[in-house]
Amino acid sequence: MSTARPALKARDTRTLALRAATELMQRRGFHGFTFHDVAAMLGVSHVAIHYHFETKVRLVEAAVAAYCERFAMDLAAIEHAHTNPEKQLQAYVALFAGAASDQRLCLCGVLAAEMVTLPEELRSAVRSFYKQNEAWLVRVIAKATRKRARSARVQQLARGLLDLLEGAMVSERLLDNPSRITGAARWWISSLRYA
Amino acid sequence: MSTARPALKARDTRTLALRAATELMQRRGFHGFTFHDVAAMLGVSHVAIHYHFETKVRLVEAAVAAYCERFAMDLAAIEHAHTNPEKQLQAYVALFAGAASDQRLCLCGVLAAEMVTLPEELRSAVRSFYKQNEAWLVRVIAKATRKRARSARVQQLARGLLDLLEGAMVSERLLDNPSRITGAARWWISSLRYA
DNA sequence: GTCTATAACGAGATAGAC
DNA sequence: GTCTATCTCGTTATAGAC
Repeated sequence: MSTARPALKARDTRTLALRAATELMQRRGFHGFTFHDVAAMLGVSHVAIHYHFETKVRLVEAAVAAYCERFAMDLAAIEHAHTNPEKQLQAYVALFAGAASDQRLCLCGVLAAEMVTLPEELRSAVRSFYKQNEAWLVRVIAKATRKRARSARVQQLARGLLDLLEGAMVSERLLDNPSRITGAARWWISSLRYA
Repeated sequence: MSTARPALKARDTRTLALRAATELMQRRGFHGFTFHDVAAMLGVSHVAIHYHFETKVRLVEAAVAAYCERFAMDLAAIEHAHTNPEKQLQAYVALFAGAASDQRLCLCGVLAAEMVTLPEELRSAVRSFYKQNEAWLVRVIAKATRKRARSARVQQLARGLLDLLEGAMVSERLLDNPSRITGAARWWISSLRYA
């Protein structure tokens, strides 16, 4: 039975390192955290992190992948919880507001701002996140406005909401305006009526 | 007459260094550029930059100050060029779109995303930029909507437009969507009608 | 899997010559 | 004002012991 339950310490450190790296980046960006920071959060040496992730870029790649997967699950959960598209949009906004209330930015939003300094592997992962979100928003906004999902207008609205949220996360934290995201989004969603 | 025209080389390097640092940061962020990068753009040694700016933070402080001043002049010019508030908002949007078309972000937008890793002097300078913009937008949006400038709604609209633009700059570059900023802003401005 | 030790490099910053 | 040379430090990464 020794192989049935292969000591979990390793997977644990791997998983915890991913969590830590994600949180650190959401607060400080790619260039704002080090292996040492991650290791310190787990109470281990930075070499232990290197054992699980050969390079910093690979660590971040894995963190972004996990982030996108979690986000995809959140989106699915929203669709399951609400049928009304406006409610779905509100729940979507709450995802961003939740992170911001913890002083965290969207992981891919920060990385997008640092884009030029990142290797191509990371850039394309970040692009995928944006496209994933835009595609989901297009579907929901099409329902909300009773327009065709393929219309340019719906596409534009989806991009606008995503950009508004990404931008508001940054300034809500900067200026300590607690309801900046939800306030702006509420007006935005209600204006859909006139789109 | 030797003091009448004090050799301009120094001021020149100082000014050019500020320009270079600003451009580098708009593309790469605070942690994405070095003294060497700035120096290379001027064809000098990085020590020449240190002569004019004791530390990196002071260099950036000066760059942000100059950026805010230039922005204030742009805002004044817009008010001088247009009387129609909607035209003024369009011209405002064009400021952001112009930088983005050159693959540059808003200097203070990038720094805001990196906020946690910056010293307090820089953070407060970045906050001032946001407040300066919000105050100007409040005035113009109040005119456009015929509401009181002090109303919470106008305040919220001003924040929303600024956040939308800051967010759209990041994603326009990331996804190479050339008219992302202007497209989103045009809809946003037209929706003011229903605010 | 995790550690100590160390290598290799780049960055910010200073000294002193010109 | 600008240079070469140097210092110091933090960061990524690897070697080898336990």
